[in-house]
Amino acid sequence: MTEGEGTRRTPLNRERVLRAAVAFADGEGGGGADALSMRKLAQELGVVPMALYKHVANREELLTGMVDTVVGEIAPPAPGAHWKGAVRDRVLSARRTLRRHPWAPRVIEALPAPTPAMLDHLDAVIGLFRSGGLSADLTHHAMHALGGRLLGFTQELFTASPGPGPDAGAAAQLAARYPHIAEIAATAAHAKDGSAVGGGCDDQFEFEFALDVLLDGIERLHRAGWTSAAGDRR
Amino acid sequence: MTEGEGTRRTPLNRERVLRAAVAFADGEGGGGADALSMRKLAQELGVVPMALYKHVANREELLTGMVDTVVGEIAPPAPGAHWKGAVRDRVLSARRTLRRHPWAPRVIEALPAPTPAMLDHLDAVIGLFRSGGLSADLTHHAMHALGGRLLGFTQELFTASPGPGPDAGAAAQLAARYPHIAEIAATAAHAKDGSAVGGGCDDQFEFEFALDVLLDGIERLHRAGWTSAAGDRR
DNA sequence: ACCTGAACACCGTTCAAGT
DNA sequence: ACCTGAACACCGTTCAAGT
Repeated sequence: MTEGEGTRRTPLNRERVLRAAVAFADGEGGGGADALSMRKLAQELGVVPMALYKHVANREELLTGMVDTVVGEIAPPAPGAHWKGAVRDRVLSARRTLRRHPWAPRVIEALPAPTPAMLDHLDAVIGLFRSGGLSADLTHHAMHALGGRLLGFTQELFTASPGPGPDAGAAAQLAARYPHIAEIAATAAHAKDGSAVGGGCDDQFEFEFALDVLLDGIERLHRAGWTSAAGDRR
Repeated sequence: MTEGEGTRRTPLNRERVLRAAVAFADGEGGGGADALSMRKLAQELGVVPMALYKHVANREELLTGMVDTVVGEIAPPAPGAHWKGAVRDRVLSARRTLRRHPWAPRVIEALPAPTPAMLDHLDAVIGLFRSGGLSADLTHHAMHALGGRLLGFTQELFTASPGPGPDAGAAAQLAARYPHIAEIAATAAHAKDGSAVGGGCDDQFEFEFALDVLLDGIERLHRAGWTSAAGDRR
């Protein structure tokens, strides 16, 4: 039990905590975020558990920060392609990034709200649809249908929670930072009043929309005699 | 601390444990399965925690049993409709069932392997596609594209785990009980050898298949001037 | 033979005591 | 003022002791 490692390397930034947490979840025999405890992370950093609470409020905030770090690594979109190809590229780029952190989808799905980096990414994808000429209405449903695939995995992004939602001031700030999200949220396609992000949608409609797009697409492929051997991928 | 409740009502079947666990996860202020601990469940049943271990090996087996109970509630398919409508009905029926147990999707997604009731359901859906004339190949990809939607939510059903897989004897048993699953698993559409369930798929191909079906469908709707107001749902 | 209380090795987080 | 050890209220599971 020597002190080792020199006394006080870096005074333990928030960023260093998050990077260590991501590295721990990445490694560690596939245990992922479940295997990550405040105590083990503290030990990894050579500090007492309580020291972590100076940089993250609690375990939930640690996980949120880890997700934001990982999602922030997603490469920016290639400029100026057709909207469909551009969305496709961005989704596959997100997938490449998240594949390096296999624990992330499960953590993301359990988040109470999207992180800023997630909102940046979603706003950018919405922008691609809109500049391709799709209506805000159709774009909204397309985002729901793609769901977690937007970040490269197949899950809900976040289940519609009946939480309090942002107040008017916070909503205005969000709208300024994420204009495309604000636009489709404001779309009155669904009867209820749309709060700034996520809330107020007709879950059942979104579910059936995506289901029917998939079933119709599969039917079309069937009628066309599609087979995977035919390199017909794209 | 009186004994209350009469001494030894029912000697605590496995089924009674599972039903109590499902009821606990259903209620309890939205805590879901995370709020369910062996100790709390034991208290709910008026027994000492150790008593539960007579009926379930551990917490993981408890969760598996809970999922099997819930998925077993899914209504059987309506007979003799067109394959697309039949699949649609069965998926929406599954959704109605799982909506009553909002904790279930997260637990299902975390399962190491599908439960028997899940395999029954998946086998039945595959049967609907096949009797509609779709090839085993296309059906296989369709099942991946629908993913968790087959059970009424939007998630991966289970991430491809490189586990040991069933031995030859167990595989034969599975093939006898789930003939449709065995058939599409045996399909050599993907190069690797297909183990009885789930294993051996080309994740990237399946991801891109579903992504392209969705993007192509959205593009088609866009070109057709689709709008959600137009009651164009189905 | 059966059941179970106490114990073990954890966990996130609090809080008062020590420097 | 800052840091941290001990403590609190949990957890899943084991195991030996009691009937």
